Amino acid sequence: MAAARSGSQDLPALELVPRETMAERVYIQLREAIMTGRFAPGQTLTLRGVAEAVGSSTMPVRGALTRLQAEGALVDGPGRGLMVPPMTLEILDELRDGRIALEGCIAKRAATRMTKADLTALQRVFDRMDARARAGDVAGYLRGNFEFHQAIYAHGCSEVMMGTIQNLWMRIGPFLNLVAPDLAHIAHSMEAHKQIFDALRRGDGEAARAGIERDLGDAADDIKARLLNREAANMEQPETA
Amino acid sequence: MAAARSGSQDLPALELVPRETMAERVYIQLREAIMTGRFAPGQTLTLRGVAEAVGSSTMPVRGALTRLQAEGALVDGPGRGLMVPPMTLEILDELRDGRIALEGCIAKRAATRMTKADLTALQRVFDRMDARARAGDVAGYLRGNFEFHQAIYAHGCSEVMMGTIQNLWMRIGPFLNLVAPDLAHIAHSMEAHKQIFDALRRGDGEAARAGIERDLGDAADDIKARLLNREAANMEQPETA
DNA sequence: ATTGGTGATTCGTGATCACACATTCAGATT
DNA sequence: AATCTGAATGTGTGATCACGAATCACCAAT
Repeated sequence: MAAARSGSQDLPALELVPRETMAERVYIQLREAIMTGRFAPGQTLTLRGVAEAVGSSTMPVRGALTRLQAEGALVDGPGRGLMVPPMTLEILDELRDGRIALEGCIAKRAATRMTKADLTALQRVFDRMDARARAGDVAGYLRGNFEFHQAIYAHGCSEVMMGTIQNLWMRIGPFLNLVAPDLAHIAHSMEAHKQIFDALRRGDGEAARAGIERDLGDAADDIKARLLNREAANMEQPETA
Repeated sequence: MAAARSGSQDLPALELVPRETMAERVYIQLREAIMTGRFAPGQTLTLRGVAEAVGSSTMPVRGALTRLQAEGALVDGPGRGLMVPPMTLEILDELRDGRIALEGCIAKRAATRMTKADLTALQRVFDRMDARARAGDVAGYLRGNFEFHQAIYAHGCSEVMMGTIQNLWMRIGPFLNLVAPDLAHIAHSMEAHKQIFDALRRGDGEAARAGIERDLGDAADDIKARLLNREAANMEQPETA
């Protein structure tokens, strides 16, 4: 046993086996579903319901749900159970301003810290996202978008602020199924991404911050327009099957 | 039962009785302790240990600890159990920049939204904090400082971003026992608070943001200086009882 | 004296159970 | 016809137990 820790016994290179707990697996699965907008806003989750769905007892689910609630990804529902937060214009506005402030700040920091190697790595992420966008692969574009921003912020901060940023990303999850199928927005968005990438290559922090502001601002505008359209549609035929 | 919900029965104004769960009480107590720096950074907490300390089974403690871990107030410790995050200069720097960006943004928003009534209410909070600062009441000043910032942000955002801000406040908790006893810093800090308050009264958002930047920046500088002093002291006599 | 193995102890994880409470709907009462 | 009452159902909360894993203390052997 001690041999595994000493390391002076020149063993062949072994990977360390992941020690995932069951509650963690449930959490990751739920988190993924929320972040990609696979839950309907307002949908409620029950302990026993989720437990049956994932095939475990209620115990790991309890841990996963309290964690998601603590992160604000789930809120108290009507009566019993937890609820995927409903979408409101007010929250969207707040998320927009907060994310621009925070992520803009981090991107600015990253601009002065990225090495040439970091930039070529980022180039690959950018190219992959660009290819998917041109091919009309919406889901792939969303994944690439996530990776692109993530790769930038990783150089502007460490775990603490990264956790905060990821938390905000999780909170726009419920809005995300509104923007997903929009190809026009995606093409538009790639321009902002190019602006960000060029700024980082020049080491121009302020331009990078401005690019982030443009990117997140455009996305929020797009979501807001679709939300308003939906509300207008609901006004016309308020009750329908 | 239905009567309580209908509300059309003109009952006398009754407060709704808080439905606190046991896990929530444990959480609140631990959170309070962390935010005010009553735990030593690096200290580890065990399920059974906390359960015995608060006089409950391990069950509510489990919920409270996973929640605190989700919020980043506790991290995985060495071996078993959770740990109060240790203090590092890197984290302090990140927290500083992130808080300035986020809280500055929210204060700017608040400047254009506060009514005269809001401002007179804020005046009272300010005066109370000022009185405590002059009297040398350190603990009272810290409470007042918290209330002052909180009162401002309440007008610049709602729950979502407020939760994020409170989360960042909780994360500087472990650093806080370093700044607490410093009277010189407190007097210095009140100047920044006055600058913030005046800016809000003029509706000058940019000046309010600058005031926040000054306030948080000064506090971070102060903590950093003390951290460096401590490290230097530990260098001289690394092992001692 | 240092290393390596062994046992006891402690801890987190997850399962199962008991309990309190909220919601719903059916039937009785006014 | 409207309202109250009651049981049935489903839910979160908390206690207790079982199991596996990790840490520590102790002892033996080199």
